[in-house]
Amino acid sequence: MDYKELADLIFPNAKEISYYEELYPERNLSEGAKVTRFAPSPTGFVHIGSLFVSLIDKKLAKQSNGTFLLRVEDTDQKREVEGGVQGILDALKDFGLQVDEGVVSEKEEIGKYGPYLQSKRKEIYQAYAKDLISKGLAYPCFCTAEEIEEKRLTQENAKIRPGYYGVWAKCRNLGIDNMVEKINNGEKYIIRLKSPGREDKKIKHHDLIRGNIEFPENDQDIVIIKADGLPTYHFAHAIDDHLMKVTHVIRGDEWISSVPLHIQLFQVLGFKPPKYAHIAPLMKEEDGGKRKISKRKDPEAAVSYYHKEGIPEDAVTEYLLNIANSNFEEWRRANPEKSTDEFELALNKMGVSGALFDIVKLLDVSKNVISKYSKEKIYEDSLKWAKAYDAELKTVLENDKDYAIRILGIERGIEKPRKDIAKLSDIKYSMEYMYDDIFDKQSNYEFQKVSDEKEIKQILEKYVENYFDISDDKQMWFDKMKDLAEELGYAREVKLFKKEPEQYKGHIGDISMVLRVVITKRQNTPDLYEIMQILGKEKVQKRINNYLNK
RNA sequence: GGCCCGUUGGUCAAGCGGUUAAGACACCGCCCUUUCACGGCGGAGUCAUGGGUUCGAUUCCCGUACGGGUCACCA
Repeated sequence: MDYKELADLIFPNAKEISYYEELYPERNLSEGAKVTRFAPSPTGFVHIGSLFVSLIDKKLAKQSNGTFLLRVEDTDQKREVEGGVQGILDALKDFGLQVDEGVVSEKEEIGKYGPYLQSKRKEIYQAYAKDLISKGLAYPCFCTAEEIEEKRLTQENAKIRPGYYGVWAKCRNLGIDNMVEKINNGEKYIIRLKSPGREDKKIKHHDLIRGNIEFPENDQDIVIIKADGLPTYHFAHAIDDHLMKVTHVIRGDEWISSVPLHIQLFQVLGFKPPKYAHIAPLMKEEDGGKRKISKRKDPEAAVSYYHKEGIPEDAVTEYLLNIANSNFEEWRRANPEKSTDEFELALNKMGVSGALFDIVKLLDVSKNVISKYSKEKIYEDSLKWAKAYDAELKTVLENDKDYAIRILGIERGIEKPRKDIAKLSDIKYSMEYMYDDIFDKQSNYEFQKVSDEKEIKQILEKYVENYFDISDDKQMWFDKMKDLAEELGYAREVKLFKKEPEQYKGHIGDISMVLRVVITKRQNTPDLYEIMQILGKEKVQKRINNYLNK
């Protein structure tokens, strides 16, 4: 018997590989166009690191007029979770990372290089595995899990490199007849690559991010087809990225040590290898040290966390871009209004060691992003967020849309907008005192410098009696505040007070603070004039009376 | 442990043979301001370590320490 017959015995129904080579022709793309792919496995929530990688995939494809595709790597049925694919789709959609090709919903896909669900590509992998077997480049292995484990222990005890290679690759030299016999006897087996590599030889690899790296060649006879007939990651990666004509493989740097294997696989299969870019992981600080953000321990590892917190997706995107290329910040300052789509991302500007994911900085980015929103946009976004996470806020926003928009519009849309909202979940706090039912329930007034009740009441009485007129424009209102201050023995300008503090009881700021606290029960609020305008005459009057009569 | 990779202020980082070692976040101070915020100005704070190479090393080489990744029929 020869290899050809062995291959036929193992995969009797597999097609010739020429069939697939013809089925998937070269892409007709312009010079320099990059084909990238996001290839997650649906094993749980989408990790912020995966999002980071796919953001880079998307940008690279887009800025080169290439193609960004989504391939789902569902070859491990044991780890697969329900709704995993939908979660991936939702994350991409939320972050505006539409794919040009690949899986687009739980049931549909678009593009000519599919299927894009690895579980549906079983016959393709098997065809290539069969081809390898028929050429003597792969072979069935009958070792049991226990045998392998035992081998590993032996190797460890003897302090030699563990693995299935060289003399340890027992089934490699079984002989075709023995293999056939075992198969005919119904013994279970998997398919291994017959690695042509030698550990004492080096392979050079040029990584788009990490530069030149040298590794020992791979000499492990790794598994390519598992007992369930599905391929391992490595084998699927080589076949899929070849057949889908992926030019640039962007992935987390936990893969970098597999590069020798992958390049070998491409060579054995007769494929041209893609270019690789290995991205450093996002880290988190813990006890003064750094560690990779962990799915299990860190809520912020899940992209859904940002959604829940109300941190806008575009803020997360900006922050991630900033980690990717630190010149992004400079670009943003020079182009405050441009879409991040216009930022040109460069792989060689990416850092090689893991960056700490800094929530404080993210929030700062988020403040800036939100400060540029129009009042209508922030209303819509807040409402959308509230519908999902805050029923009370939702009611408030919906009850009187115009009123809410006016509140959200305070000091917004101007050259130097307020930057006190970092996430949509801050909205409630920032507007609730504008609503009587909530205001009335709020706790006591906390004054600053002027806290004597008699004095406060006098200020209020004078204000209502001589100065309060809701139809005043801002300048008039302010001038009247100054007059009021003067009348009561306070300086009408802070400067005057600073010059001769002993001459006055205080200054205009102290008077304003009294009014602010009485009207809002807050010491920190945006522009008081605007607040009063939005509340209107009755409410302002009522709030003042509330205090006077309490 | 083997193999890869890395280490610039608290954090993200630019620089990569000669620089007062950029910038951003955070922090502190001052100014502006009716408060807060914004904005403006200023401050403190860094090249892991030991050896080389060199007229000169943050930048190049070697060692050490520390950190990360990886060594599955998981991706």
